[in-house]
Amino acid sequence: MGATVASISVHDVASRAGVSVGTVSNVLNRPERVSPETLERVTAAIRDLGFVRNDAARQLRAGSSRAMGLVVPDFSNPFFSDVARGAQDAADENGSVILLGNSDRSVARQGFYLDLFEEQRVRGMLIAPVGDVEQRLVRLRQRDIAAVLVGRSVPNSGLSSVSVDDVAGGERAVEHLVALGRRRLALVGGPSSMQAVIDRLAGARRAAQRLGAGLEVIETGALTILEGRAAGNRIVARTPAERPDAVFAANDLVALGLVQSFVMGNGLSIPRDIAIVGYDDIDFASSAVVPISSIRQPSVIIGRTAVERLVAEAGGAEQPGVDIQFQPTLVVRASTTL
Amino acid sequence: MGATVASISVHDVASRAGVSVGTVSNVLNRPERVSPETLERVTAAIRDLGFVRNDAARQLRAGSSRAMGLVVPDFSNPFFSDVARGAQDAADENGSVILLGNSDRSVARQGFYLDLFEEQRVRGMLIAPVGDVEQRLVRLRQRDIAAVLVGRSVPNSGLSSVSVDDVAGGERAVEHLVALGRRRLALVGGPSSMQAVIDRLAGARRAAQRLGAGLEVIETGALTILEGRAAGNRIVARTPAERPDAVFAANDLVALGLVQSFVMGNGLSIPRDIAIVGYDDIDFASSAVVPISSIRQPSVIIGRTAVERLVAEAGGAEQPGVDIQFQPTLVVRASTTL
DNA sequence: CTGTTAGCGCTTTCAT
DNA sequence: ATGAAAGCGCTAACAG
Repeated sequence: MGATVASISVHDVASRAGVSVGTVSNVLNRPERVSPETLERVTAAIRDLGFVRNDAARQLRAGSSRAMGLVVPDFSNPFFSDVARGAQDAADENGSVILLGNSDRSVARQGFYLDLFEEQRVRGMLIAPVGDVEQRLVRLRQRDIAAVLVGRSVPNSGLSSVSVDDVAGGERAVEHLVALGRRRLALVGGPSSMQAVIDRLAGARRAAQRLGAGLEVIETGALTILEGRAAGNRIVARTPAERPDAVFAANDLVALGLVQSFVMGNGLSIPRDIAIVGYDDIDFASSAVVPISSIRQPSVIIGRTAVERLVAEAGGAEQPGVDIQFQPTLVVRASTTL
Repeated sequence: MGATVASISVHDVASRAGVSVGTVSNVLNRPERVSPETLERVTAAIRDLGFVRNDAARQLRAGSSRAMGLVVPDFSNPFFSDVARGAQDAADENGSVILLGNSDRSVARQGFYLDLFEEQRVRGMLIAPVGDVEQRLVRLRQRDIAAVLVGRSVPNSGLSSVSVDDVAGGERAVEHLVALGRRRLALVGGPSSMQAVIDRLAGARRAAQRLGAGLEVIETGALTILEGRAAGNRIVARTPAERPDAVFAANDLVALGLVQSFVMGNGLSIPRDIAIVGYDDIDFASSAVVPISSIRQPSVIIGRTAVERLVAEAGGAEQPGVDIQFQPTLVVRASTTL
């Protein structure tokens, strides 16, 4: 009991099967080049001994890893866990592993994971970036580590990206709200330095202008339920005449917070007093106090596509610099249905 | 542009700094043994050349990896992403990386990740198990790969675990419901083969018996919002007299589904007609149509503790076989407040 | 304090 | 179809 078994190597397997290590390696990697009987014998030895290949050695010799790094800014946002799920599915099909890093929107932590993954010589990096990473990723590319941006594109950087047209998403949200007859709109979200917020706002502005509606910006410190609730409380504190009659939340977490604040004893009726559209269409949007209309991003598909792109580019097989952009779609629910 | 830089090795650094590779290794691993000037020179060379240590080689020679595998059954359940977050935080502090696997409640996929991580020679495995993994993990232990169970304990297996007392959680839920005056209780959850469901039900049964309340089991195929909604619809379809007056949902996702179904046009009032208690206290429980009372598990702390336990046991430093169990706590919200 | 050197376990020519 | 042997890049003795 508990007698620690020293790690079994190809040598042990080879001697047990009465062949050379080269043959064992062939069984592992190119079984078709091995005669049926030998294959059988080696396979049996592997099974009997409980041999498990040491991937570090494989990687050292072969020069390539089977891992890909994925860095997301916020793992507790279901949008990103959906992206991760899609990435993981695609990686599995490829025999790859995903190394996961949560940057928590900190540029430092993001850098930490980038370093770590580089030390692991990952095949590539998937990154939903915080701040400016272009330089860093371009440098990685020069070391044969492919990188794919998720959720943001950096034109002319030579970096590929998989994203959703956030400007269009902003437009769709505002168009929907205006079609409801609302004219005093507000975008709730922030910080305003986030590219997603910038783009969604740009789209919202454009549509508001075009359709003759007003658009105010109510900034939050982050895109969380808590910040959404705080922003909601600020809106509730205004006189009815000063309140917007519709809000576009920069993501569903914020929308969820807004709904909480409007409904919880504040007597504001959604959508009668204020209509709400969120963004991302996370699963929980439909189970809110008032089910929330939302701009859907194909999150799982984004993750999957990013991995596929990475695989295509890893090893220099294909040229990088491809921007894949999905179109968001509007999902209408009770928060905008009278 | 794009001229691929061949990977920089310790040799390159050594020759650029005019020292031997051994010294470079010392700078990397035991800087205190290197003279200040040499340290400075080598550090400069590392910076200038952009050297990044190859971890596969390090690991091959040093024999140990800095990665730990984490296998969870369902990544889109916020409970597990919270556990993962806690694990990741603790791993960071330890200079370790988390390899993440999502088993999707499939024993096959779980085995796939276990194999994969074993090939990576991870320092240890954190696993929120599906089905029977005891054998597998005990075997790993014999190969010096520590394993810590998350969310379930297997007494006498020699495996450490970090879990929450699910039986106590079930008791707390039922006690609360009975204290509200309810007597026709139902537990909604499944499949009944899940250990968490078994334990929570056992606790619920015990409390119901002790307090003289009835407890019916309404089984679901999984612990998801969708399944919760389906179960809710089945309850709504009954005659009022046949309906339970309180339900204990085996987790918050199910509770969320129940709430949706009861509220959506079915005219059932929560908690007047039916009170609801969930389990896990995920963030979204408080933003539901009716904020949901829930049995809270310290998810982030569970993840963190599991990693700490793993680190303590990895390398045989400490004896395994320690069961750490947290007590769940009841969080009361509108779904059980008249 | 620094240099030399022998592998870690595997893959991969190159012979046979 | 199989074997022999040379490393992949690094660390850890051991000398000096």
